[in-house]
This record gives sequence, C-alpha cells and structure tokens, in this order.
Amino acid sequence: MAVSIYEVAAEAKVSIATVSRVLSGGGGARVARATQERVLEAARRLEYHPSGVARGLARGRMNTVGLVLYYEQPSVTSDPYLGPCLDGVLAVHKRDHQNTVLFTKSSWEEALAHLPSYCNGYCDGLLLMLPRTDSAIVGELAARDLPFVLVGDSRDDPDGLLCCADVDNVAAAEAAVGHLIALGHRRIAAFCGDTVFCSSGQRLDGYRRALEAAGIPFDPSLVRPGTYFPRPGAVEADVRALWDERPESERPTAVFGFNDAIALAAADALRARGLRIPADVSLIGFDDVPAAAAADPPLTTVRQPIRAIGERAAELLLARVNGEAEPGRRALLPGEIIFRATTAPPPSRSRRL
Amino acid sequence: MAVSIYEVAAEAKVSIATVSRVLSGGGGARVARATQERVLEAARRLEYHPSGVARGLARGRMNTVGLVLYYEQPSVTSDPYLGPCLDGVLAVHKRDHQNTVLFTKSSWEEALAHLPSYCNGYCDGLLLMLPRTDSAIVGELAARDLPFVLVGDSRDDPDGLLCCADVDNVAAAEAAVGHLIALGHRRIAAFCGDTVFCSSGQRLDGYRRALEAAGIPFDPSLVRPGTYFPRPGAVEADVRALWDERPESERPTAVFGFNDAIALAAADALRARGLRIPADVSLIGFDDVPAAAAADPPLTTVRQPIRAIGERAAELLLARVNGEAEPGRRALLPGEIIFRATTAPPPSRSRRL
DNA sequence: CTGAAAGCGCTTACAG
DNA sequence: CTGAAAGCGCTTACAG
Repeated sequence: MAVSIYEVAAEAKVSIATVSRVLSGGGGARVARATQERVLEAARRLEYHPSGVARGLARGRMNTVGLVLYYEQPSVTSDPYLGPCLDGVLAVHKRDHQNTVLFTKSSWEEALAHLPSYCNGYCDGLLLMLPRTDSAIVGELAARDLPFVLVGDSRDDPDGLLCCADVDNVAAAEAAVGHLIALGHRRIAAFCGDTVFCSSGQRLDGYRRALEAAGIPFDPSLVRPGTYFPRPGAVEADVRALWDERPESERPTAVFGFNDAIALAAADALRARGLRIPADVSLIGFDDVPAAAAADPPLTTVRQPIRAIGERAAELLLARVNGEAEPGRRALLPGEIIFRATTAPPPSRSRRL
Repeated sequence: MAVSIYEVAAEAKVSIATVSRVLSGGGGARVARATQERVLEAARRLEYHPSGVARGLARGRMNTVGLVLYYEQPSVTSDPYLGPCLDGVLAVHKRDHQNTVLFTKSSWEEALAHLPSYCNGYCDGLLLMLPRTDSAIVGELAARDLPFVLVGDSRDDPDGLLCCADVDNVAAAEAAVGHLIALGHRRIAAFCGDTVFCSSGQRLDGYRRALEAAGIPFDPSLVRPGTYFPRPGAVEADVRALWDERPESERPTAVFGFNDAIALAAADALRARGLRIPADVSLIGFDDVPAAAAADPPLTTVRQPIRAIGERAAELLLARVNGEAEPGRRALLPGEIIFRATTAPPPSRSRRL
C-alpha cells in the first residue's frame, strides 16, 4: 500500500542501495550531489517514508525503549511513584527522540511470562519500574543480551552488572533518623516496608547507621516488619505492641515510617491513644507523597527525587544501548528531608518549666 | 545473538516453514502431531522466541497502537484529562494484549512533522489525544491508510469517515444550562474555551439549545470568547464587561464556564466584587477536575467520563484495526451533572421575605 | 502434511 | 560514486 524504496529507486533511476544511502546517510558512504538530489526529489514526489519496522529489522535498532511496570490499582498515572517517574522518562525520550512502549501487567509473574515478547527485538532496552526481589524477572533478563536498568531499585549486586537508578535509601534514612537523634530522641521505632523491595532493607541499614553513629545501642524490638501498603489497622498492631504493652520508660519517643503511608497510619493509631504529635511522639516518613503535605499536622518526611530518578534511568539506559556506558552503573540520587510539623524534641526535654 | 528460526528448524529437522506453522499456528495449515511436538521441544530447548519485528514485517501487524499527544507542562500523568484518559487506554490494551507506544511531543506542529514515523509500520493504529482543529494532522492522517481515532474530539465530519470517542458536549452543555434555567435564571453568561478545540463550539451549541428550548432569546453579548487555560486576570476582563459596565438589570445571574478552570476563575473575579456565590450569581463548570470538588464553595459542574472515553477510544481503534468496524464510528458518552454548591435560584426569586 | 521459494522493506559490506 | 547481492527473521501462498 505504502510506497517502498523500490518505487523511489525506479523514479530516481538508481538502485535501492543508493536510495538507502542518501536517505539514511549511514555508513559514511558518499553519494554524488546530483544523484542525491534526484533521490531526494523522487522521495518527496512519492511521499516516501522508510518503514520503521524494516529498518529496525535490518539495523537491529528500533529507537524504542520498553517500560515494564505492574500495577494493581486501576490508575498508573495517579500512582505517586509511577506517575512522576513516567514523566521523567518521557521527558528524556521526548528530548532524545526515543519511542516509549508501555508494557503494563497486573503482576510480576505476568510480566515475567511475557518477558520473551519484550526481548524479541521490539525494544532496544528495558526499564524495569520497581521490580520486586522475589520475582525472577531481573535474573531472567540478566541472562539475555538486552540492556536494562532497574528503576527505584538499587538492590545488592554481587556481580556488579546491574544498572539502576534510585534514591540513596541508606543515606536518606540515616539522615532522617539522624534528625530525630539530633532532636534528642533515643528510642526510635522503625516501621518497615515490604522486604521484597530492597529499599526497606536499605532504609533499615540507614536507621542502624544513624544509631551507631550516635552510639545508641540497636534494639531489635523497636523494628517492626511491615508493608508499604498498610491496610487499615495494620500499623495499629505495631503501635499496640510498642506502646500499650510496654512501660512508659520503654516506649519509643519517635517513629521512622519507611514510607508516608506507614507514618500517616502510625499518626492515626498514636492519636487514637491520646498521644500528641509531635509533642509526645515525633514522626518522620519517606517519599513525600502529596498526602504528606496535606496531612494534619503536615508530615516531616524524606523527599525522593522521583522524576529525576526516571530521567536518570532513561539516560542511563540510552547510554547503555548506545554502548556509551558499561554494565553495573548505579545512579543513586540523594533524598532530601522536608521539615514540616511532626518532629520535635522528646517530651522529657521539651517539658515546660 | 538470539536464536533464530533456522536453529530451531535444524534442531527439529524440519524446514523453517514448518517451525513457523507450529509456532504461529496461522494459515489453518495442519502439522502432524509428531512433527509438532518435535518443533515445540526444540524451541523450548533452544529457548527460542520469534522476533516481533521480523514477524511484524512479514505479517504487517505489530499489535501495537500509538498514542500521539502533546503537552507543554512537564507532567503528562498529572494532567487532569490526559492522565485518566491514558489509564483507560492502558486498561484496554492490558486486557487485549496490545502494546502502547507513546509519541509525546511539545506541540502539534512537532507531532505533524513526525507523523511519517508514526505511520511507518510501527503501529497498527493511532490514537490522537485532544487534537486541535487548527492542526493539519487529522487531515494528513486521513489521507493515509492507517486507522486512527480522535480522543476527546468529536469534530464535525462532513465525509463521515472520522472515528472518535468523546463526551457528548452538546447534550451535556444543554443539560448544564437547562439546570440553570430550571432554577430560574434567564440571563446566563457563557465563558467559552478555545475555538481550536471543537468542544467549545459544541458547548456553545448546547447552551443555545437550552435557551431555545426554554424560549429565552439568545443574547450574543452574554457569550465571551476565551480559553480553557485562562491566565490570571483573563476571566477578570469578562466579568468586568458583564458586571461593572452594565446596569444591574442587565447583568447575568449565572455563568456557564466551559471548563472548571474558567468557572473557578470567574468565581474569584466575582467574589472580588463582593458578589456571593451562589446567592448572587450561580456558577456551573465543565469537566469535574479535582479542583472543582476542592473549591470553596465546591463547584457544580459537568463530569466527563474521561477514563471511559479512553477505554472506548482504545476499543474502537482495535475494532478498526481488526476490520470489525467501519470508518466514521463515533462514540459519544454522556456527561453527568455533579450538583455541588455553586448553583441556586437567582437573587430576585430567592430574596428573603 | 511438508518444503522450496518468494516476499515483507530496508541496510550494508563487497566489488568495481 | 554506484550496483548486485546477501542478510535482518519471519510468513505464506504454491507445489507436491
């Protein structure tokens, strides 16, 4: 249906090889000025545009990167992580004229099952958004020859071959807890996220480092396993264990929620017990989702540069695809503490005279 | 690098044609059971996965649809129209196993310039999000053989060949103004959107119809040209013209903002003059963006089923691609009035005794 | 039921 | 500077 390179060649009275040379310019092969113009003119007259698929097949390059992400909720765009991250990726692709293809699945198992179709030449590289460590997808991908980068995941990588872009969870968590310690807190609870996301372990590392730096002994009973998507009442149980079931002298005076949802849920549970925030207990979250600023009182938290993470991931992948970056490159961006209204010195020190 | 069909053929001791037959199943060609299993086994052993690009070239079908959209702001995902619309499209594609490629440009001119690359075989069809009538892109596309559907645009189409999915602007606007009329309003201002979006003209049509149905003469001085993206102070001028420069008896008692941003801006300008909403003037918007519900007082408006529009558009396009739908199909979804707090009877009738 | 061959449209060494 | 040819990996009539 569409006009092909053969018609142009016939029209310009040259071979298709010549048409290809003037139109794709590659190979450094020079074409006589006159021939060149004849071809260009013919192409214009025929409104010829090379087939991207044929070209892709011949060149082995599609100028397309695939985004593989899963989401259970009905909306990707309103997800506080996926949304801004996507924006960052798109901005880079827009600038660098890369196409973006979205592979959206409902689970990582499903994504894993479709992996072959992501690697079948369609894309030049893959961006994996928030993969889980319990999915084999990263391992599977690493066994193939397609460049990819993990986004929002900076898992340990003994072989040093994984590329990733993420916030520096360890440093950011250390800073968050350091802030609490600087205020005078010594019994700080850690409400963790899902262990299948490496960020949770990293944030716990940061927590421990801050303690260590301050010479505060690590108390395992203060760290509570949990999930980044706490269901109503889930955090309640932790608060009960740490407050209701302990003498006052052993209760935490602050909690570090591994994300804002956890911190906000903790705030509710604490408030339900008549505890004031931050007068009685300080609270710091992680992520800085919109709800954090909107909360009452506004939540002090660690902001992730989500959009920038998406941008860096896209740039890194492009560099890999173009052979300009070696495997194993890790882009760790700094988090930033956003001081709002949920942290203050512990009660013992702030007691009014 | 990757294993090709030839290796599988060799391994299974058959021709590549046979491999292709058992693996793609098409053509209705039957293959002997034993051969079939030999091929399957070989493919599994070699971890063979057909190249999507080669297959696409041979079949002329990529199972991919392109989304062309432009946005000037840094974020697509947080755009109140683009976001939900994208979600709808993605949901359908996820269900129907279609890939989605995003062509994001900063303007329609840019999109137009890249049009050939959208039509070069890469996609089986295109979804045009909120095109503008002043761009030649729709005409250009119509001149090619690629199926496409307009999303959020139900422009007049004399030839009856355009496919689209949109809210029924005329009916929704008529209902909105009808609501105002039912409350007793007779002097209703229309604050229009950009004329380059066909929705503005359609909403104006709906406005006129409602007046006509109620036997209220159309007063052209009450309709104010405008834009869907009013800059600070833009709506101010209209309010000045309609209120400050008129005797009270000629002032509108209600305004129909062609989108929520306009209605909300009008509310500000009105309030700045000491006018109470809705006691002194009623206000109805269009779209129901999040800001409408959050406004004070909450804005009565017409809700567009944006996500559903995206879904219908995606389905329609797929039907076209599969040859299951004829050109010219228009999916017009109903809007819904969301009654909140900005409409009431006009002052003359609500005057306290 | 199966294979040889042409075709999908391009690109790119290789000669000349 | 230019062309003939092989190749990118598949699919699909066409024979047999």
